Amino acid sequence: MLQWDDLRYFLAVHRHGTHAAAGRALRVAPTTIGRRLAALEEALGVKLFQRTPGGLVLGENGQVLRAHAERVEAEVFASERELTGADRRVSGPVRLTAGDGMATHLLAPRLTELQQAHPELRVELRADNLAVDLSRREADVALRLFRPREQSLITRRLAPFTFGIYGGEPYLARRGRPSGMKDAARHDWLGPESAQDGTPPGQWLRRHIPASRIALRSSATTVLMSACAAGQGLAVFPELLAACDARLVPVLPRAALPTRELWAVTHQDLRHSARVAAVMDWLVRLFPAARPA
Amino acid sequence: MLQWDDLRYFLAVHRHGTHAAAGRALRVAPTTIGRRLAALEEALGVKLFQRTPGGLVLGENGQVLRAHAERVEAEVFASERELTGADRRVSGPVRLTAGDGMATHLLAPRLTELQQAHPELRVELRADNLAVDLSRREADVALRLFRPREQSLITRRLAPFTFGIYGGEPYLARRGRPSGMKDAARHDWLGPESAQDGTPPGQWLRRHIPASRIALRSSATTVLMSACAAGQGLAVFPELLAACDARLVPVLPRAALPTRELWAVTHQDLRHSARVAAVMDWLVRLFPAARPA
DNA sequence: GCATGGCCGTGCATGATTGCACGTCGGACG
DNA sequence: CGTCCGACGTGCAATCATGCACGGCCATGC
Repeated sequence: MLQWDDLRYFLAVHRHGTHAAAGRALRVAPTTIGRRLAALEEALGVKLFQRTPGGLVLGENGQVLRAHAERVEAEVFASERELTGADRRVSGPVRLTAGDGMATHLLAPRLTELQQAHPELRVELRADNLAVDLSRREADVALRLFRPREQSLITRRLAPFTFGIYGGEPYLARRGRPSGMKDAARHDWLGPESAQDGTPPGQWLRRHIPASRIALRSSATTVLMSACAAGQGLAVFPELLAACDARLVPVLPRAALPTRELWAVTHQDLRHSARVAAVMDWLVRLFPAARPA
Repeated sequence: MLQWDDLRYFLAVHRHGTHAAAGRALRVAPTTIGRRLAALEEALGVKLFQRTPGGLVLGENGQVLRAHAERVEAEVFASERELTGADRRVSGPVRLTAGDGMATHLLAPRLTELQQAHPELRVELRADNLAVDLSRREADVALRLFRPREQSLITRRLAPFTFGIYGGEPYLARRGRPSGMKDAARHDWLGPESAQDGTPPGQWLRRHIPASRIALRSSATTVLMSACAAGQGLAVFPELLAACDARLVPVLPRAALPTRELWAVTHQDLRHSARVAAVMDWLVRLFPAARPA
């Protein structure tokens, strides 16, 4: 039967790269790390790491186990916090996640307010456009463009969330402004990767702009904003984000773009956690248009 | 620092009631159980069990830890299955969850087909009206009346899901059939508990029937169906369920009841699990009206 | 090309954890 | 009311895991 503690050694090796470094982190001898890791690979019957110059790197099976082990770890930490009462103080780690554009332009600049109000709070801001799974403790708080229906999640409405079409001055000087939707289809566009077709910008582009006119695709909104500001093409951005870069000039103001709402989401298990409550409150204050939900 | 393996001992004690029984299950001496448990309580600084005649019973803190520990366990088991290849065979446990009405009348009677097709499959059918959380591995497959939006969940449409209003013969003989919505508000009704106000029957009742006319509330649809068939009042049931009890007579056929769809939901991590695929396929075949989604 | 530093793997002493035997306690049943 | 049975806790011995010291290996830097 698998030794659950071995997952801790496994995670430490993955994070620190070598037996020795993992041993230092866990305050055990490197030889112990090696032996436990061998036992784990033995028990599972698979090799987990590839030995490379510069350390141990996860193999395919290792990646699979890492996902599981990290959830195990998060669950254990959560139980410790809850049972030892650490949840009642605003201290310790909070994992906050949002799309990279929001994280970069809306959250990161104002994180200092939160840090100053709660010096012991340690925020981990994960900028990721793939929706992480709150239920699995992959994050504590998430920003979403829709309100999840799951009963196990609790939500707070932050702000209306609208989109606009933008271009950079160099581009507009070179190509002019599109006069209407017909003309827009002849312009150069920047858009998200196909995996993000479901997002509002992705849907709008797929519907109105031929794929051949999309000059650049990126999974990162920050990349698209930078490229757009530099004049590489037109793009659809949230107005809240576009407002953060003065080089982005709105065009086609009458285009019919979708409207969403911005929600802060957390898991109901974290309802009584002071850390999470502090972050949720900070988020609500961040957006003046917030209304209770 | 907490010993992750201690959670295994903790769960075993909870499930088997005594140190000795837990020790037998884990193939260790009872004294080891006692010592690890003491170490766990020491590390967390809380008492987990109450000693009662007949065994150890979880205290309040124990309940909290149990929820976490069970998720840890499910995660560990999932990693074992995935890495050892046990996922590629249709064997082992599958946890299926649905409302108690659906579980009792639709799933349970036809589980034998599934068991015969896959003798090594061990189905745990959890009848629970509180939506369990698939993402947290509280179940592998769930039946839902809406399609979750979470990207991490995969769904298959099973059938249209309609509701009707029903009464038992004894009741109708005594009180007559309601002639219309006005008259309906003077009848006796059976309904779900207030915690289930969000369900279609709950919403409809809250809207059309005064709370004072609701003679019986139960969280269990089976209870309501039984009471309704025995003539204790009128109630709103899914037509698929009502069809299973010939004593339920449809009334008020023209009432405007909500319409839903029935979905089978699982987590994308289980996409490649043969066990889960077998259950999903069985569910689809169970409902002739199923269409791919 | 050689020295150095860090890392991993192997043998041995140590320390911790486990298992066993025994004592005590509480409840059940005659 | 006494006895028996099962369960939990304590002392001791064995076992197992851990830590340490050493050697081989690789990479980097001089």
